[in-house]
Amino acid sequence: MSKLRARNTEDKEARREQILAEALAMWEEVDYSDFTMGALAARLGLAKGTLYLYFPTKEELFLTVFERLLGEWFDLLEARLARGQWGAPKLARLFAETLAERPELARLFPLLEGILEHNITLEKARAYKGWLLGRAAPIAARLEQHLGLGEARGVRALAYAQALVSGLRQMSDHSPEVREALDQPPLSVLRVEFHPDLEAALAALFAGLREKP
Amino acid sequence: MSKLRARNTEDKEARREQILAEALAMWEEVDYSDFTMGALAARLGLAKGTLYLYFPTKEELFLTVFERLLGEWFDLLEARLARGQWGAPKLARLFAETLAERPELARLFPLLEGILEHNITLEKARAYKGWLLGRAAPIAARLEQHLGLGEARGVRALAYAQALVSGLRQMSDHSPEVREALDQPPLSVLRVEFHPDLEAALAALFAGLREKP
DNA sequence: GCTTGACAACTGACCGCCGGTCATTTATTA
DNA sequence: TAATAAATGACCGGCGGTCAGTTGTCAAGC
Repeated sequence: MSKLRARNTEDKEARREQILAEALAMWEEVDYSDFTMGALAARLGLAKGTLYLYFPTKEELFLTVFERLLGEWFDLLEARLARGQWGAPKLARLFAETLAERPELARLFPLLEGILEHNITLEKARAYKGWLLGRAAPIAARLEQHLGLGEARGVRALAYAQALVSGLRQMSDHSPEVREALDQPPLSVLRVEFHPDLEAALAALFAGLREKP
Repeated sequence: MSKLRARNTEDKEARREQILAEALAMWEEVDYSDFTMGALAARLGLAKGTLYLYFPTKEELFLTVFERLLGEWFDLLEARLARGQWGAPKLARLFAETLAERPELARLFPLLEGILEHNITLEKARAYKGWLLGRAAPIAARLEQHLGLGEARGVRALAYAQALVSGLRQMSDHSPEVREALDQPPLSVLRVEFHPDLEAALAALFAGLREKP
């Protein structure tokens, strides 16, 4: 039904998926400044107005793509955390490796920062945050378990899970083009490439979980 | 010479300072989406075109304001690091406290992220990064000294100093209005308010400096 | 001290383009 | 063929940025 007209609910859902897929592909190909709704519509062979039948704003479209990718990453983490035992150093490696398997996600993190600050409404920020906390909770529970924290520390573990998600934004610095053009390594120690410093920083953070109140 | 015409070099420099001061004041009062060059010009009683006689782009104006604030914070850090001895825990407290003394800086960090990603050219990114590394180097040297690292580890200490600067962006989540409207605490463990988790996270990071190669 | 001319600080109408809207068109089916 | 809703694209306000023209300023000439 690529060029056809969406007739029923299934068709509309398929078109929505088609838009999301093309948006992700486009984000990986062009700079954000070149990512316009008009250009996306052109790639899809649709009119710009059609996109707004499926997503109320550009930001909503972006957040939908982002939440899907992040959700898949959470699923991947949870699945691996459920098998076997993970000490602090291995946890650090796990986070780094699983993120390296999701380069598109890392690519979108800096964009999220800018979009949240520039265009989002309070209700949307609240909704996004609620979703994030809900998804992070199982990860936090696993951290409790693997790091040997008591249940009473659950709140603190959750706080650290939040911190991790937030910190992940740092793992990718800027767009690949910018990064390539810079002589020196990325600013952030937490970065996408599998680098010893990333493990060290994460391991230190995990180890910190076991310290003090 | 507020409303007068800039006649010589000193006048032009004064006008430039006037623009920078008003821009900073405006950034603290309005949302970024309401921060337009036209509105800034109106606040100054100037025409929009005049602003472009002093700053080639909006981003250049922002980066100038930002680099000044960040530079002052670096100066503050260096001055305090130069006096006495600082262990890892006290270093963490120092970073948190000095940043709390610069709330405008924390406010601008998330905006930086968005602007760097959206609008910057490669040359500008390179210049910004070069400036940042130059300013971070003395801090890194002090970290070496206080944490008892050998000179051979200098490169690694510099990397961590970079990581810290990058991580500082995380310390302020979103704009104050957004933050106030959210029921729950900020996402990031690294935040502006003086919170035990901030110290803990920084302390863990500093402690990590002394571990492993 | 006054006029004048030249220079440059300053202006604001204008441009292209963006995200977003909505009256109209058109494909589809009962 | 009539009814319905998906799709359209001309259109809007406002943005960052431009530039030919305007005007304040000062120094030179009388």
